[in-house]
Amino acid sequence: MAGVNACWHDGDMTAPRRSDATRAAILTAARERFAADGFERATIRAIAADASIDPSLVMRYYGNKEKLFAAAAEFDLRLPDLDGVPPEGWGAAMVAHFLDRWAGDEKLLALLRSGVTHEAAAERMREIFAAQVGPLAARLAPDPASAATRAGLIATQILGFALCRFVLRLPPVVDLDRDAAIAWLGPTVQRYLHDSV
Amino acid sequence: MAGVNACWHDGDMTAPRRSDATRAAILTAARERFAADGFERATIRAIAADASIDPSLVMRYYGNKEKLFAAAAEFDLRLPDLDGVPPEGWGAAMVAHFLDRWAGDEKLLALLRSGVTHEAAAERMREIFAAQVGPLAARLAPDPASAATRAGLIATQILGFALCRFVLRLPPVVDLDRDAAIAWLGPTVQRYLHDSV
DNA sequence: GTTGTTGGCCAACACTTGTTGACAACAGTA
DNA sequence: TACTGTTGTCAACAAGTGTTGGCCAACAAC
Repeated sequence: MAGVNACWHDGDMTAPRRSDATRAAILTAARERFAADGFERATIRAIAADASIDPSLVMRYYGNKEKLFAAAAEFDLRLPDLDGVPPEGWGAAMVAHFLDRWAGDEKLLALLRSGVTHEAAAERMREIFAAQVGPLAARLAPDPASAATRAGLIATQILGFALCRFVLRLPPVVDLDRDAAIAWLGPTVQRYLHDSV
Repeated sequence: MAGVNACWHDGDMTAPRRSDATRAAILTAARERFAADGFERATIRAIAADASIDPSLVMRYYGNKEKLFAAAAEFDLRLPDLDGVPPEGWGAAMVAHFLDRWAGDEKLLALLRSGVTHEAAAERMREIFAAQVGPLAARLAPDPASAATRAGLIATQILGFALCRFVLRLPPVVDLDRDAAIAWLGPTVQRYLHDSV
């Protein structure tokens, strides 16, 4: 709370508001609810209750439920830089990265749970993979023409694993530890990314 | 519609009722709605409208929405008998079978769309894979101890593919034709089913 | 001080949901 | 004929939804 009137005389900084803490609390609660329940079952009232504020404040600060979701699901996969990794390690590195990313950020789970029944969430998911996994595949694939297909195939395995482990909770998939998951999925992603069909 | 009063003098047959056509129409409409919208967004009223009947009839014949879903999502994967297939063709045969199964029966899509937010649907999905994919893996896996894990891994790839192709509609995955899908996914399933880690 | 603005709560709106019960049309049977 | 059980229609309920507007206290600027 120190230096409340810090400089924001230019650039994309916006003025700090007294309600910033409330806004952040709403966003945090929204992410948790969307991740746990999906778009339709996550209610404004429940989100507001989690944030210990009135439901009408959610509307005032984010307009409507749709925009709240858009704000809560802003996301960067932070894909690793594989330039320093030998090609035979790409698959394992990708799987390891995604495992950590899924565990550490509820936004991905919120997107997955919501994307299945909510078109806007599905569209966001398409954008993320097109804009982030696509270019990575384009840089690393042996033939550029197949890059989009390779990115899509990687998505099928990564999202399928997340679906079975975090959403459907299939016991054998839940029980896999980190090393085993990398050992099993790594070669698959490796093949999709790098091998010829 | 011929032979309306066929024999049902024993066994598990139940007496034909004048409302059988209505019951069937409800079930068909329910499957379509659950597949298209998931459990919560598929409303009793919409299902009834599709079946051209009154919403209250749905309740009379199926009790409540939960039981309607259970009746609509009864499912058999009809896994192929791989005994006559050489081991190196198991992966491709499995992928081909699942592709046809997904395309030909809306129940699987209904289960997937609903299982993400509805616990009962997720539980049904776990049962199906435990009871049907599990035993198949147990018969074909090189070491019985790994059978459950192998079945789970196959589920991650198969369900992930269905998720990306039919639900999220990632363009590169939608664009894959049948042969290409088999060529890419076959070796993955093959490895999960048969290879040592 | 007295303004104007912001942050928050409360009560209500209009609508949709699953679900229920009453009632009329019909079938089969005695 | 009258009686009984089935099929279907209609209207309503109670609960929950996203969303809106009004009200008041706390703050900021003068």
